[in-house]
Amino acid sequence: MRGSRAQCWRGRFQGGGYRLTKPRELILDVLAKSKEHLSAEDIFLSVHKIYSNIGLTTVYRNLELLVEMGAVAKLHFGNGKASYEFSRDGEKDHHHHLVCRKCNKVIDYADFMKEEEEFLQKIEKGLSKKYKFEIQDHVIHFHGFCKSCQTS
Amino acid sequence: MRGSRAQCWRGRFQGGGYRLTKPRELILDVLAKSKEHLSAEDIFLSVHKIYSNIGLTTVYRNLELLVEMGAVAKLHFGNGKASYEFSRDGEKDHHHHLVCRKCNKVIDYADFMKEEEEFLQKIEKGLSKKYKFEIQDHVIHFHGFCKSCQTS
DNA sequence: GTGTCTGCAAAGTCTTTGCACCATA
DNA sequence: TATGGTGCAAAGACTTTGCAGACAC
Repeated sequence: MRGSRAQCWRGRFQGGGYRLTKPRELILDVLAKSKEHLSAEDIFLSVHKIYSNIGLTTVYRNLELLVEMGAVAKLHFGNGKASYEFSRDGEKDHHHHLVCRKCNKVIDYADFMKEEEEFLQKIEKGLSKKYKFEIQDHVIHFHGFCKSCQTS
Repeated sequence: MRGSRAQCWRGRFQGGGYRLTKPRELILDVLAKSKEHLSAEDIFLSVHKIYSNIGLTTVYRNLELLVEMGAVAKLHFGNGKASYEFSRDGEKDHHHHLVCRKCNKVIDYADFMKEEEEFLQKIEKGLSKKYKFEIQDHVIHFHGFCKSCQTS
């Protein structure tokens, strides 16, 4: 992790009374590099390659913290394990998902994002008001069969 | 379950080489009555009240079957357990969800469904074509804080 | 130096699997 | 009666918790 980015995170951690530790730095690195949704184990394995002291527990604990901080989104695609990815910051890199019911493959798409975001903002506004619900994020998954599972 | 509905389900099961058994009948009953997303355990407990022979295993196995048949949707709200509800049939009773990050409460809403469904159909068409993905269903969750968890 | 963080091991939760018996068509 | 279905118990997968030692600030 380059210094400036580390400093930025250090600040965010310290703001909450937390510290920037090696495991945290490396977990953030992995998430930043991959840009894809990763399972806790994926992250553990990636970090483990360059820092074999890391424990899976630490990964879980820090992911939980990052989710609480709003830095990371925790997603469920229905394969029994949670996936994690950086949350949308000002819409950049934001995407939605196509989830295959058979092989559990997940395709990220960003094709209609402009239309979708516009539309969702409108909906969000209406829902916020009606249900007094403070909306922070959304998940859109389309379920079905991917190209290679359509044999039926 | 009234006779005609049972017959309808009997047909759907037999079409796939399956049978209509007591546990299946009761599980369907519970799902039909509640109209809400239920966990496997919720369903187990409901059925257990009137048929104490039921086993949790049977509930899981039948929910899996119903999901495969496309009759039931399996959802994950991030609390560690799966939720089940009848899938949209011709859009009736279809709804989306607001999920609270703190207390895990889930609010079903059906407020903008007409607009949303129209919009989603357009998107689905585009995605199907581009990714050769056969879309069967979708999930829309808004995450944030419900009325009573907004203290912060 | 103090309070947070960490890794290990163990426990917990939800879900699936193996197997012998039972019941539907 | 032939298959598919069931319940129980055990195993499996993912995640969380308890605790003593280590580290960031």
